[in-house]
Amino acid sequence: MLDIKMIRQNTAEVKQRLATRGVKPATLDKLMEWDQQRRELVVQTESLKQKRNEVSQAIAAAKRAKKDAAQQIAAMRTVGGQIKELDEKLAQVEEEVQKIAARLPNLPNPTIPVGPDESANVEIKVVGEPTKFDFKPQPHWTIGEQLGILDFERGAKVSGSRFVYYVGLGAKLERAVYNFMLDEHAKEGYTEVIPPYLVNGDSMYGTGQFPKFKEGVFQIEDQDLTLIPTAEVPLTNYYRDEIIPTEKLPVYFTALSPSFRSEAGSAGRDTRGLIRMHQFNKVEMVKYTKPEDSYSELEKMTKDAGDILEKLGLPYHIITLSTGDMGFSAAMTHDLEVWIPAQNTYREISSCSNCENFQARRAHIQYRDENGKLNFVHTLNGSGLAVGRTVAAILENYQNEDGTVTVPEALRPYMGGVTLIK
RNA sequence: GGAGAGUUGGCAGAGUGGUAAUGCACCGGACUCGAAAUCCGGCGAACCGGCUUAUACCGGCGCGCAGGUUCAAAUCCUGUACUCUCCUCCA
Repeated sequence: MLDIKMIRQNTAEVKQRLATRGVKPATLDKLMEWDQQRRELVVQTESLKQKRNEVSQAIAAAKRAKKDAAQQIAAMRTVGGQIKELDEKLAQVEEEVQKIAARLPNLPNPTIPVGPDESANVEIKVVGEPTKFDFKPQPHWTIGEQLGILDFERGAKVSGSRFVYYVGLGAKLERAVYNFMLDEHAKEGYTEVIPPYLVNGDSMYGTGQFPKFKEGVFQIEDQDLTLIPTAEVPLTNYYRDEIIPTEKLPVYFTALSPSFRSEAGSAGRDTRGLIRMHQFNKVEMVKYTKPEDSYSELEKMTKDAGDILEKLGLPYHIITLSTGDMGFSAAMTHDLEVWIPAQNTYREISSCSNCENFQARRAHIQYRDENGKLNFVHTLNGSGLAVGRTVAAILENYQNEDGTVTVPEALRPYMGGVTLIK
């Protein structure tokens, strides 16, 4: 949520910066009109309320003195009606303000590339080289099915498309991958958490998924519960409506959780394999920081994600997302993309974002600064990493000509000494 | 699933229709070489609006949340969330 007072004072600048994210300038004009109306109504209703309070005092005093107050009571009856009317109007106007304000994305950091979509993203780092093969590399679903470690057919039978069973060493590999990730993050100071996988609407609002992106998630019918699309939601809402003791900052959390996404609108894309599932495991990192530290913490978080890929020996690159490609709550995002040989391209495997105080405003997460004044924290989140895609990348980059897959060195301790999946 | 109790300022805790006691904590002052104790005074969250460069100041709101009754609601009514206890059930 953007600060409405800030928008009021810098309307032109906000208009221009949000335009780079696809917000029409007219939307801001509309917002300011409603805001103006709202403030006028507030003044009206509050002055009537002040009057009511004063007269009520007088009535109370009169009653105590056993005097007649019938006249004042009668006069207040109309005032009461007026207040009710104005308050109803005000509630409507406030709803209009909210309707627009809650759907405005975060202001992009001024240093990031401006552009309409992913074509404007900028590569900032390349690590490793695309894996070379002296045979034609197979896609991971073929490898997985032939080895009997991934079963998409039964996933589809039991649940539907975009669901999968991991079997035998496949399940073991998945578990090895996320245990490895969690252990590595713990070394960097992240506190491991097992969060709820169902959250309420306030939490979804707090991190920015609601109200705009309800189509993207699975909700429980007739209940205020949503299957988390990412552990970012429960991890960032952990401190919702709280004041974090300053000495605790920065707070580092990491969690493994399944992520549930309806993938509405992505029909036909990545229909095979592990890349786009309705349910996938992800190790998430979340940080709460003081405002002045959030960008250095973003760099560290991005490095923590990259270190996992390096230790697994997977080639990747890092890009900075342009204004048009960034997620709703982010001010700056670095994506890590891993090399997928069968597709001859890099695919997203992590996304690390600084949301500045956008989520903290929505979720009311504060701390006290040096002067003891309340201030919003900055929140960051990043994948560290998407587990399913990591498994896909391992199967493809570590495949051998005979269809077997070599287990990356770093995972062997987690695989009970298995060095080859055959 | 059934029954009951509870939800008030950072914490504790009064308040059953007249506009939120009190204690601890906190802030300022006095006393003191200094501190503790004591005494005096202040403050009780956020949030919104007015006036402001900003403070200050004024006002609104505010007793889990949302409605209702009333001139007036922490207090009465309805709904709802959460917590605790007991019963039932259960990994």
